[in-house]
Amino acid sequence: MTNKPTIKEIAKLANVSVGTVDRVLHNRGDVSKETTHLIKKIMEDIKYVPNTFARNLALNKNFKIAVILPEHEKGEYWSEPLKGANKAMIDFKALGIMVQVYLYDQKKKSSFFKSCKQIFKDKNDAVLLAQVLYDETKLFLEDCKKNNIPYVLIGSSEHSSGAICYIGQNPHQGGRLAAELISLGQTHLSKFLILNITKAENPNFNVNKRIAGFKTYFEDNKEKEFQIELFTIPQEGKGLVEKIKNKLYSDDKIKGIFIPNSKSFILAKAIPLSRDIRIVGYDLLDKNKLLLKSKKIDFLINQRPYEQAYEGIEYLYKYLGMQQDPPRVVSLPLDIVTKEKLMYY
Amino acid sequence: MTNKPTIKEIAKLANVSVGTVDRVLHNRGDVSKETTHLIKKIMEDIKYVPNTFARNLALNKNFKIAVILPEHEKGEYWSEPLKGANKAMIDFKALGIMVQVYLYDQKKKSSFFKSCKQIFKDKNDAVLLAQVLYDETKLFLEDCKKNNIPYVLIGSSEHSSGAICYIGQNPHQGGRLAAELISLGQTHLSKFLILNITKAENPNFNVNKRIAGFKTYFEDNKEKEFQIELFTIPQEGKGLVEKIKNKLYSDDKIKGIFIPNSKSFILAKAIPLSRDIRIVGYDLLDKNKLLLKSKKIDFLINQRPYEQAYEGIEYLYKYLGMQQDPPRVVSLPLDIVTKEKLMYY
DNA sequence: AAAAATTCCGTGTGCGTTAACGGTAATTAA
DNA sequence: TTAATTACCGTTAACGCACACGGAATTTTT
Repeated sequence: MTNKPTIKEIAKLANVSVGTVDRVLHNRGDVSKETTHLIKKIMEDIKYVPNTFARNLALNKNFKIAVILPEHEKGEYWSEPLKGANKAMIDFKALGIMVQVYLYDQKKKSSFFKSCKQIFKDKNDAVLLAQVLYDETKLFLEDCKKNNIPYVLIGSSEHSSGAICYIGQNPHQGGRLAAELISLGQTHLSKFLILNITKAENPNFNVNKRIAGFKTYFEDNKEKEFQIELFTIPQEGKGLVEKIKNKLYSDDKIKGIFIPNSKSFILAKAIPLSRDIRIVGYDLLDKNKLLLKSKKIDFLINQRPYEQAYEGIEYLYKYLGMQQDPPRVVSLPLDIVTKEKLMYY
Repeated sequence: MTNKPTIKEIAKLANVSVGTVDRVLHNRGDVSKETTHLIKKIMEDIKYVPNTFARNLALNKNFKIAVILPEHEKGEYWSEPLKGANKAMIDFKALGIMVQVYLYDQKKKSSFFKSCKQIFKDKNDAVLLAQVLYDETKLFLEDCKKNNIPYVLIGSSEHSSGAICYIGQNPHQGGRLAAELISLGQTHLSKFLILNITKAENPNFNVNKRIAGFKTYFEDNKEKEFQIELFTIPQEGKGLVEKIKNKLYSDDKIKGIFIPNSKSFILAKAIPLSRDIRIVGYDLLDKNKLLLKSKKIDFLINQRPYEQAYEGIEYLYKYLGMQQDPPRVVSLPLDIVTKEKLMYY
């Protein structure tokens, strides 16, 4: 229970007042070189660390952090970062942090801009943002920079150069991991399908990086000769499931399917029951979990969107309130989910 | 930047002094029913949350947390929780937490007891413990209880009834997961070996639970008929590798090996290169990682010992300093590690 | 009836740090 | 030489909360 050293004790040891100690602690000048060195030496010797509680109480700052996310239904992807933000809201309230969530309609750019304006109106001190509308996001982030509002990006690294921190997974490595899982124990001359079900509206840069990663894995590992085929198909067209079904039934060399986005659930009624096809997808949507449970698919790679949001807010808090710089890039570990792992929750 | 409400404001609203507000806040009595209700209502209305910084500054408590771990070499299992403890030591220092690590020699019970005595001598306020010497641990924990010292257990749930929190993985479910991974894509009538390399000294309860979980998976999933064989062999005997080698070469139906402890590395020179045997092991020791990298084994299940220790200390801090009760059991998610996932770090 | 006990509440100090304010001595400018 | 400037340092009032202390009003006991 030896009490931690305080600036008062340092002051006594150095024969100065607490004011002087505080000045060297914060490099505020007006201290002679000799006393500066003396005080710094004492601080090192007794391993002084400022009391966080006293510091923050004295600073007495309250911050507002804005979280901007797309509107969504329960069980969808975006419900997870929302949960993370809400948890952070509770956890950090006692620390003087107010978290405000702004939801917008993905399909209406005007809705996004409206939220952006509101964020400035509400005088938020920082922003956590998950990119969906890339061009529009760019504009907003430029405004943030102009107004000196720090921001953290999650999920997708585009426009992250101005961010104090980007949190996400390495999509390229994720693709490689998917390739590894899909080829595990497979025999020669098997064929793996990359099933890219696209949405017209917003391009998803991550998906392309995953696909690229998936391919490079097989270039780096040529012991077995696998055939890779990229099958791109728009989600909006009619007969989507039929088309996929035809594709799968028409080629019996297909022993694996990689779905590089969260659309695995679309496969529910397209998977041939009779054959053994390894399927690797992305994201723990409720619908995807069902497929995992029913053994229709084998692996889901979890991007950990909950943690992305929570940690993002945590970093913003530390940045604003504790003047701690976050790492520029936080790569969350790839999380492989199987049926048995899912049962665990 | 709307400032958070304080007890002073509540006092003004209720026409009382801060002392009275403080009394109802902590149920310290000496307040009439009417004012109690009034103040409580106001607190709810304005959603009052005490300022953590002010509270802790006023309480001004310093705590000493002891961490007791086995001695070890770099790259071994125990180096990970040690790292976690060291990180916690740095992170929580500014919050008035002193973390002290006590290492003991696994092979000498006297060494363990010596550390235990020292922990009491040093007047620690709480203990984080990873169980290895089960009977001896029991005695120590009883002493802790007598002295009213709260403790958190990590890794193994034995004796956890008196702990304020147990942090670990579900070993049974881990075994099931291993079974799932080992049987993925395997053909009928394959045989899977549970290779249990035992140490005479200390029984590891987790290992048996993993083995049990491994077996139940196949009882629950009988679509394919796999053969399971438990092969137990002491680590100390001569010709260990030879014996394993003989086992593997003598039976070509073996298509998978499950090593339910951290001894995968022993297999390094026993694995037949010519055949395709799926291998699932436990724990990210440096030596095991090498096997993953060289593709000699396919999966390692990571118990996340670093996080176990770090979070354990975090819970102790919250318990002591913030009077927050931790969950009785924290199940860390099963972490599946492959070669590609390893590359990510 | 006075004395004692009880109920209920206000005041004030301290926790460690921050930062504004002021003050003294030494140095430079007038 | 005197006035103005600079370099350097001490003092002090917050910040929000916890808690000891004491005091007034009311009730109970003698």
